[in-house]
Amino acid sequence: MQLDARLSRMLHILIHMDRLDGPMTSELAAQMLRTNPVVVRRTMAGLRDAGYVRSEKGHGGGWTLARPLDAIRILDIYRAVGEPRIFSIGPADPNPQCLVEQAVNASMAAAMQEAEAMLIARLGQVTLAQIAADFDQRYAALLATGAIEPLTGH
Amino acid sequence: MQLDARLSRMLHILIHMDRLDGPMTSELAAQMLRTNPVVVRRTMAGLRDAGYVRSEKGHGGGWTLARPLDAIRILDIYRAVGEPRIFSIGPADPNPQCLVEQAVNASMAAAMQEAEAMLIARLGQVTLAQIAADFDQRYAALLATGAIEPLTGH
DNA sequence: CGCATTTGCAACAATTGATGTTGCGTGATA
DNA sequence: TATCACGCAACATCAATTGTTGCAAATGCG
Repeated sequence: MQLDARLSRMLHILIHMDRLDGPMTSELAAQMLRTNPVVVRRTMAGLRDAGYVRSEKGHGGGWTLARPLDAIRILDIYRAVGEPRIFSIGPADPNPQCLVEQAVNASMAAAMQEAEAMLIARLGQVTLAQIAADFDQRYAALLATGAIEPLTGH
Repeated sequence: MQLDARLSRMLHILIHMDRLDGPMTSELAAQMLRTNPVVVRRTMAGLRDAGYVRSEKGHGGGWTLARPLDAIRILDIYRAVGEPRIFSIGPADPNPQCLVEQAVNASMAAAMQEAEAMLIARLGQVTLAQIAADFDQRYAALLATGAIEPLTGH
C-alpha cells in the first residue's frame, strides 16, 4: 500500500459535511474523495460508532454531523478510524532473543515513541473548526486575487 | 508491506560486525537476521556506497566496518539505506485542488513535520557505540542473574 | 402497496513496496 | 582450477489499504 489516507479523507469529508445543507450521501462523498461509496461507508462506520456522525437510510438519507466541528479534534477522528499504524519503519522482530537486537529495538522505540507522543499531542490540539477556519482564509485569499468567482465551487 | 525493517536490521548487523574477528559474510548476517544473503547485500549496498562498510570478494571476504561505531549515528544509517518513508499515514492527494483538502493537508503536514523533525534529531544524537554499550549492560545483567553462561552466544 | 433511494455488509480483486528467491557473472584466494 | 563471496538482474511472495460487485435491509415517496 501507498499511504493510509483514511484520517485525511475523513477530515476532508467532515468539513464539507458541516458546510452542506442536509445529509451527505456516500455517493457525493465518494465523488469528493474520488473513490467508491463503499469505501466511504466502510471508513465512516468507525466515526458513526464513535458518535461523531449519524447515518440515515432511504430517501433523503445520508451522513450528518453529530457534533459541531469545534467539538471534534483530529485525534478523535484518528482514534475513530481505528488508530492506524503511524510509522512505516520499525523493528524486524518486536521481541527478539538477541541482546544486540534488543538494544537496537530499545533505542529505536524510544525515539519513535517520543515522536509519536508529539504527533498525538499535536493532533489533540487541533479541532476541525480550526481547519475549517483555515479553509475560510484560503477561500477569502483566492477571492481577493480574483482567481475565482464568489459562490462558485470550493 | 508490514514494517520497513531495513534500518533496524542494519543497526543490528553493524554492531555484530564490530564484535566479530574478521569480515562478516552475507551468509552469516542473513542467519542473524533470519533472511537471505541477497537481502543483506541489497541493503548493505547503500552503506558501502556511503562509506560505512567495505566489502571484499573471494576467500576470506565479506563485510567490515569502515568506521568505528562511535563515528556512526543512527541517522547516518537511516540516510544510507535511502531515507525510507517514516510515516504510513498521509494525505490522499498531496496537491489537491479542493481548498478544504488543502487546509486538511496543511494541518496534518505541520503536525507530521514536527514529529519527523523530532525523530530525525533523535536519530542524529544516538551513535551505534551507545547502542553497543546498552547491549553490554544487558549482557552483564543477564550474566549476573545466572541466566546465561559467560562466553556463550549473545 | 410498490418502487426508488441509501446505508450495511460480506466477499473478492487490485495495488504497492519491502522482502524472499533463483540464477548467473565477477573477482579473489588457496 | 576450484571454491568462496559479493554484484546484480529478474521474478515471486506478502500484507494492508483501497477498489469493486452483489445483495440485504430500511426509509420515504407516489
